[in-house]
Amino acid sequence: MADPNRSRSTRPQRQRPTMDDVAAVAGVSRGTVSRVLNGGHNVSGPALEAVERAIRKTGYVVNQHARSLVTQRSDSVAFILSEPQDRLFEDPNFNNLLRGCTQVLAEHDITLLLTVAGTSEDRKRIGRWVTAGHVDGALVVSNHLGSPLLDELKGRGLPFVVCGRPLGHEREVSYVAADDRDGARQMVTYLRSRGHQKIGIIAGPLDTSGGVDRLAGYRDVVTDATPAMIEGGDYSQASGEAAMERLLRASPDLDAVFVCSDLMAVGAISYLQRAGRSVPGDIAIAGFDDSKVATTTSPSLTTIRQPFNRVSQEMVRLLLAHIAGEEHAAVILPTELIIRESA
Amino acid sequence: MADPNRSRSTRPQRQRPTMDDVAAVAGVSRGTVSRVLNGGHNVSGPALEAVERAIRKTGYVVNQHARSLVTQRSDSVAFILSEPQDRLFEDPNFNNLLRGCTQVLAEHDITLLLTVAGTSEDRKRIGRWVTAGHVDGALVVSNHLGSPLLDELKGRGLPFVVCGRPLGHEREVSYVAADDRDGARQMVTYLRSRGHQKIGIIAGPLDTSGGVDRLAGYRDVVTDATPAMIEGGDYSQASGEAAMERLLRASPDLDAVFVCSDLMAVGAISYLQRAGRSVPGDIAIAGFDDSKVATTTSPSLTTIRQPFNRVSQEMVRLLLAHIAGEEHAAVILPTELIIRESA
DNA sequence: GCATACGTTGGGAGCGTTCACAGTTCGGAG
DNA sequence: CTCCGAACTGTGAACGCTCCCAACGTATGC
Repeated sequence: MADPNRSRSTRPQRQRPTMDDVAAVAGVSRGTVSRVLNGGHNVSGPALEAVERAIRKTGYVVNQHARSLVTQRSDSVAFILSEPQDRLFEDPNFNNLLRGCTQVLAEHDITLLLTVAGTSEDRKRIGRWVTAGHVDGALVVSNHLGSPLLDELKGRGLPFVVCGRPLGHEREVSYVAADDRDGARQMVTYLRSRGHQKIGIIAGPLDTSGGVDRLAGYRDVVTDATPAMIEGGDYSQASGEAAMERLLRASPDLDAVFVCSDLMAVGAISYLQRAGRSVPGDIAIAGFDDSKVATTTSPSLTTIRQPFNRVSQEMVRLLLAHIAGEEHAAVILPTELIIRESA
Repeated sequence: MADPNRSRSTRPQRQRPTMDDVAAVAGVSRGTVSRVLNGGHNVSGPALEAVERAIRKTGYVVNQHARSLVTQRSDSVAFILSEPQDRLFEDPNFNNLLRGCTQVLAEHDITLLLTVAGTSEDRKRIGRWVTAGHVDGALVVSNHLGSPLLDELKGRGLPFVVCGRPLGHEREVSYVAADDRDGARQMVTYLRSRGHQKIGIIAGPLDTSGGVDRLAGYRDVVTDATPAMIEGGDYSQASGEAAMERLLRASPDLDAVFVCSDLMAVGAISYLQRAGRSVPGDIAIAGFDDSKVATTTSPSLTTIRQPFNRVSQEMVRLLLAHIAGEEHAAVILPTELIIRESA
């Protein structure tokens, strides 16, 4: 709710033309103008032309608030990034996702609004904003365990789709996820097949499904993993570097490490190189994501490709279905092993 | 204007409570509920309490469309990034700006909506969307020369503030800019004072004010610059690398290069190091921005600090003033030389 | 005691749309 | 020539809110 003390009306109202103005200029009724605006069905040629001319002449633009008030729709959805803002700029995955969603939504003439909910203060404001009718639905990205955002949205009855398996909410909300666990299995199995004996892991945050599931996939294969072979990071490059250092200190004899994000893998490699270990000669490094850095870094990364395009497509599809009244659903998309130089 | 053929109303309307519902539960009139919602002035203690209880009980959330329809305000502003989307994620300056603006606006209880207008298709859709009343004003970042966005906004009468000097629109629109020209002068003067004789430049895009002004500042000092001493990039790291290569081929005897963004400077340094030239031993490199990489790269960057915090503050201040009816204005903020290792 | 002022309250008007419905026109079949 | 339906058009009633005005006490000053 807005600060009511803010100056309210000093602004000189440049009166915007309304539908009635357009109707008057065109010499028709409001109803005809409305019909033209909404597709032009059942409007005669001359009337249609007159209205279009009048719109251009008056510079009329539909008042979205008035329209939404009656239609109960706003033709826009929110892309809620529930992460500290910096991550948005560091992690290329968000970029991929965002691009995909924007594109698919544009085909439906729906605008996407990006909101970054870094602090819990932000999350509260955005929860309010989102449920005030500004958007028809929401795409929620990177929801950490225990964030109250999902409950908030659910409570308000706003349709939404989560990216990644929403820990603890799997049965109640729609989500689209890559098959993280299987991806991890594929990778570790591949490392094994290349003769690596002692494979460590740098896992992601364990309050996200990606973190949990990739670790689980690793354990599926490396059934005898000891705590000394397991480290964790927050997906950032710096955290990968730090985790690699800790991991190597705990287990100096590792011959391969499965790093749960490409960015962390880059960090890990740069630590190893500084420490005088060659990759993949002394130790093999595998990433996860197949993001852009995977090809530009040296050595290029053997990694697991996440189908980001399909993820965003499915998220939008699910959200639109949801808005149209369908029940919630989950989609799991396959991941793919990409072999390059680092392992 | 939305696709009118889209299915319109299959969604089961979970009826949201209205003010009348709240009023009925609280045993007061709609007017009193409204007063409570808007600050609670001139409302008796018991009434206020009853209304607040009723709001909680019914789960009432204000309908923003109805409110905006009568107030003509939406309490949100757009942050329009008029760049290909990738840049958003690569250039840390946008991050700084975005963070600053969000923060200042939050103090005024105004939500910031990020819209990325990469393609001209996008720009059109966003122009329409923005003028349909969704936002009270816009913060426009990185406007390239010749983009029709400013004209569009101006034509619609929407208040907006541009970041950076809007080439060709200086007299008609509000903007906040750092003193790029003076910053460039400071840097090149400093390089001169350190004994560098032949100073080259890697400029930014010349359809932006930053690109033009920094080059102008360089020329103010290096009055005898030849074309062979001048190269250009698009502010990205990759373009800095490529530009450095071209520059060195054209002028192998340069002893310093003023690179117009930190990111490009990082690229330039990495090229030089690969080419076996030491920085700053063989050749000094100076950046521009004082972004985060300036301190983390090796050698750390001598650069020009842009006052991003103050820029975002001023942008918001100007925009709010604009929305309140004030005339347009321009703010130029000083830049500062930061000396580190690279020069 | 009466007029005045002030804090509080209820309700009507209106914001700019969409939508349902009723009315009009017109062409072709009976 | 009449009648019917299809194509087109105009109008009133919402949508849910804010704002204004009138009406009410109740306290204050003469």
